[in-house]
Order: sequence, then structure tokens, then C-alpha cells
Amino acid sequence: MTESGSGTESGSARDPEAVSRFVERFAAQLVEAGMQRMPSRVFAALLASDTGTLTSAELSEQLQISPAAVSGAVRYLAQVHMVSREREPGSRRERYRVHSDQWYEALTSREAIIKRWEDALREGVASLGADTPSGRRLAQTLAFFEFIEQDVALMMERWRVYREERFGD
Amino acid sequence: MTESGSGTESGSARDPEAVSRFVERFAAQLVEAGMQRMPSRVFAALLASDTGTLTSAELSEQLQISPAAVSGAVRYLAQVHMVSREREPGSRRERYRVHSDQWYEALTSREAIIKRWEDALREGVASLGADTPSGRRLAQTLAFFEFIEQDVALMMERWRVYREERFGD
DNA sequence: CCTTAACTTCACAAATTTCTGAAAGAAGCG
DNA sequence: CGCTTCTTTCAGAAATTTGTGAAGTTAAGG
Repeated sequence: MTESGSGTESGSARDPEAVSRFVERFAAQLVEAGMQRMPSRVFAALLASDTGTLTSAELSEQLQISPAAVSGAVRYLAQVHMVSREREPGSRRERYRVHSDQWYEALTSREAIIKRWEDALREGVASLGADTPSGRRLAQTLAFFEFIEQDVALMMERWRVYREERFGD
Repeated sequence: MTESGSGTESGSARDPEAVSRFVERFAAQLVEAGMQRMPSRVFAALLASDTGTLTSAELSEQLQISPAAVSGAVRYLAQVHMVSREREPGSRRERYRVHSDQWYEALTSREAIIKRWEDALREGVASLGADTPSGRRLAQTLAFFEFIEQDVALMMERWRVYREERFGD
């Protein structure tokens, strides 16, 4: 007598256990890749939600964490453009949303980070000397990042074309 | 005979302070991006070295850390293919090296990690149902990673061509 | 074989990070 | 205006991570 399928009352009830299993598993992989735990879990929960949006209270309940933890996680995720915040009109509630389009870049290209790597490398080349062996190594590393920076932008463009073709829009 | 080399004060003598400044600055940016501190510092030191190789003792001294810390950092870096280890023939010394070619991919594409993301997403699609809104969102995310996985390989190929053109070889 | 140099592993102290409850801060609604 | 509902900030307890000294392991060189 499991509760499976119960609560068909309002909308299509999803199996909360299956959702939770996915959320925790995917979040664990994000953590492995260096993301903090709470942001990872919040993000995964949004990804697995029906509408791609959840309120603070829903997140708090679903993930069994305090409102404070939700607040901190969302602040981080918004900062790196992986979610955006929306005010529900006529309510103090806020909704958080994954924009299927935006977050890919945040997660993969990390433009801002690469920019700072480039800055550090430029300084290094200048101070060690462009004509020294180590200076040359740094210069080549810098060239690599400048190259992929350009190329990643083109790649994202190709993805959009491909997606439109395959998924319509 | 130790090759202190500090005699040449003009021109290409390496200024240890300038080196250290670069090492700490670049390492800090790697830390910001999620890498641990010691691996970051060791990696930056190798990048900034003249030959692209350093021994354990040299790293220990230059970075002011214990041999144990070097050992741990190198183990990690080797695991993710950012440095390789070489035995100095006829000595118990080991040299660690950055391969200007290999480490780019390790740092940027993170194949293994993306593979595990894909696995988690596939499971999610299966268990939530490919015909549900959330299932569709996960499927599209999965498609994105499969797409860039392919594309990144091509990008690295283009980089090699470009580099050869620009830097000779 | 035995010595010794070089690297690795391990247990633990210290530093850092993470998450919470409590209180304060906004903003709609009567 | 205050009441009420939701979110954010903050101090601190708990958990985790980090780097070290010391002991252990491996292998060169006599």
C-alpha cells in the first residue's frame, strides 16, 4: 500500500521519490564538479520541476532545508546566472526559474573566470618576459584561452541551430 | 655543482619574486574556479618554471610546503592528467612536468565529469518519463551535453591547427 | 645485504565552510 | 497605519577540509 499515485486531486501528481532520487543524484555530480551542496540541490530541484519554477517554500519543503539555506543557495545561483528570480504579482512570494537557455553557458564556458585567468597570464608574461622559456609557455596558454573563448561563442550558436532543428522551439 | 644561475643580474635572470607573484596570483584564480589550493599552486609553479618540470624538493622549497603536501597535490594533478611524472634515470628523484598539450583538455572539457552528468540525466529521463515536462527538460539538457562533447573534440583539433600556424611547433 | 635518499601514507590539530534558528527587514492587504 | 506573510541577515554550533610531522615504503649505490 504505498502512496504511489495518490493525490491525483490537483494536476498530474509525480512520484516524489523518483524526483528526489534524481535531484540528489544529479546534485551529487555537480558537487563532485566543484559546486557547493545547497546550490547544487536547489538547481537540480528546479531542473526536475514541472514548470521549471519553484517558490522558496516549495524548495524548503522538498529539500528539507531551512529558508535561510534556500536564500543563500539562490543568491549564489542568481549571481552566476543559473537561475533568475521572479516576483509573483500580488504576493510576497518569489519564484525561482531555470532558463533552459541561459544556464548552459554559465555552467560550461565560465566566461568571467576565464577572463581572470587571462588577466593573470598577461601579467605573468609581462613580468617574466615574453622572450623567456616560461614567458613563452604562459603566452601560449593565454593564446589558448583567447582561442577557445571565441570558439565557444560559435559553438553555442551551433547548438541553438541544432536544437531548433531537433526540438523545434 | 649547483646551477644557482643567480650571477647574471641583467636581462634574462629570473626574479624569484616575480615568479612567486605570478604563481600565487594564477593559483588564486584556479582556486576561485574550484580547484584545491595545493594542486593549484603546484600547477602554477610548474607553468612558470623554465623547463616546465620541477622536482618534489624544488616545489617543496619554492612554495614553502611539506613534502607530504607536494605528494598529495601531485597525486591529484596526475589523476586529472594535468601533469605527468618522470623518473630521473639513475636517481630516486622524480620530476613533474606540464605537458603544454595535455592539460588544456583536462582543465576545460572535463570529459569524465560530463559523462557522469549525462548518466544521471539519462536515469532522470527514464524515471520521470520522457513525455513529462520535466522529463523533456532533462532530455534537452542531456542533448546539450552530448552536443558539446562532440563539438569540443573538434574545437581542440582546430586549436592544434591554429597553434601550429601561429607558434610553429 | 645494508645504508640512505626520496617519496608516500596516516593520524591529528587547525582552519574553513556549511547550515541553522532567531531576529530583523520588506511589502501586500485590510 | 498596523497586521501578516515571506525573505534575508547574522552569530554560532557542527561538520568537513587542509596541511603537517612522523613513521613507513621503495629503490639506488656501495
